[in-house]
Amino acid sequence: MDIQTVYAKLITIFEVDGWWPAESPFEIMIGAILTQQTMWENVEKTIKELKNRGLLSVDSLVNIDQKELENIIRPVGFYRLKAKRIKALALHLRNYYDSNPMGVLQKALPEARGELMSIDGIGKETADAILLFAGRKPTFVAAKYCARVFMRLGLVEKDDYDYVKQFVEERMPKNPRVYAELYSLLVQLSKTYCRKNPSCNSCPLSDECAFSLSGGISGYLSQKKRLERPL
DNA sequence: ACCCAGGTGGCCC
DNA sequence: GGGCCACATGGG
Repeated sequence: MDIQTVYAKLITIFEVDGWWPAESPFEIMIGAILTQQTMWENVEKTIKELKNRGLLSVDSLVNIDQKELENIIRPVGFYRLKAKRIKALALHLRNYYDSNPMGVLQKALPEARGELMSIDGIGKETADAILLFAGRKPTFVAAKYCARVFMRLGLVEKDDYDYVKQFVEERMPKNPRVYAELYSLLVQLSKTYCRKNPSCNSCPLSDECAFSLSGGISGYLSQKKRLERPL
């Protein structure tokens, strides 16, 4: 099964919610940092709280006391780290773009990506999420979810960010809407069926999935056990 | 009680 | 350059 088939099948199964739910590009940037290694549902509440306190702007985040910011975002976990990262982003936007969040997004893709990644706490995935969802630029977000699905399907051989990203970008139209939809679909598949502990028996892709066909999670575990048993 | 979550940077060899 | 670790709260 190729990636276009996966995309076509998933579209018939899930609603495509498409773009990142946010009122502004800057909200997406903050959300992208807050959601690192964290469930989106927990991020939503924190975003709402930031909004209620009028903190969803570059300048208010530059000016807020770091400890106070830590307390507000505590529910998302890694809160000291993330407060520092939000500060770094806000500071960058104020210093280089007169506090206009769109500044970096108006640059060409490779340059904007490199610049975002130079900010402390923004790595490949967060940069790509910001560029795709806030900047609507054609860069695929190769989240762990996506890598896991492609690995299990047998489409890719390495669970490596750059490798998976390139795999997708070489095979799908270089269109931000397509990348965003595919991403959204893969996230939904991952949450519903292709979890760490997957439900292959009810998964709509199981009949063509290498992992499921080799016995799913139970097959995987027994295989692992056999390999670990001393001779 | 335990395991996991839409990563990143630092340190080690 | 790859493998391991800290970072942390909240939900299943």
